[in-house]
Amino acid sequence: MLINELSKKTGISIHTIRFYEKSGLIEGKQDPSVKSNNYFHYDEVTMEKLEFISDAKSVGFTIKEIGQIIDAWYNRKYTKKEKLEILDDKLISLEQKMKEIKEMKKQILQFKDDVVNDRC
Amino acid sequence: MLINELSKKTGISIHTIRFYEKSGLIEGKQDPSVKSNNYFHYDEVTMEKLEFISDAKSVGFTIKEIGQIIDAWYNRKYTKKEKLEILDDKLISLEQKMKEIKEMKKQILQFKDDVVNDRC
DNA sequence: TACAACAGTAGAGTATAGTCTATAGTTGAT
DNA sequence: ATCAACTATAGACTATACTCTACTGTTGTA
Repeated sequence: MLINELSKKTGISIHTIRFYEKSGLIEGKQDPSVKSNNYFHYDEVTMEKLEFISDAKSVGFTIKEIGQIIDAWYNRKYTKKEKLEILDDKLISLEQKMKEIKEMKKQILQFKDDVVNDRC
Repeated sequence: MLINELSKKTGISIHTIRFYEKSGLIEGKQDPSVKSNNYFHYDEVTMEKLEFISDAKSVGFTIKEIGQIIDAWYNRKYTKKEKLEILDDKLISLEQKMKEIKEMKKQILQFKDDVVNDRC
């Protein structure tokens, strides 16, 4: 599919898709048999990746981190061991985020308690 | 205490503290009896706030959101009802973040599984 | 064949959250 | 009195992650 369709299917703007492509997160392919244009074609894997990127962004991963995870999954540039190291590293950082969120919940519940009991 | 001491005690740079002050998150007080300088003085509550800001930033709250929470706790500009609304809103967004992190964990565990079983 | 809708590249602009520099005045120990 | 270390203000600069504009070329339907 071309970028317009990809954009419509994922809900991610064409500009942002191009930004992700320049950032190395996704990659379209040009058809060498077509010489009249330089249109890029995208497949289902790219759609998968874009959905992953959206999810990963909302948990606070940076583009760089997302790139690492994508490479650990879709790429051949790492050994098995390296891939597992990257993914384990991200799991640890998710555990850390989870812990921080739980702490923040406690803190805000405490704030609520203070408000209810007129301690502020 | 003056800004240097505040910075040392909280581990937040003087520049960043000033940035937070300009952003309305914290507020130093000038001593009206001292006319020779315009130094700002900070108290324990400011330290508390700065610690809260650090925690809130790491769970992904923006400066604006952090400002709302701080105002809901330390400020008199909202009614009790408004304060509780703001805090409940933040609790909901924390629940949402937790859900997203759990999903992301599942996804990355799946990636690991794929790597281990040579499916990628 | 005209032309709207699409494709690409390059680069400028925006928002957020700092981070740093320049300048000028103040304080406190020697 | 000197001077290092501090303080304040204003504004420039940086990184991240977009978002938009300008420009040019292509495709497909009327």
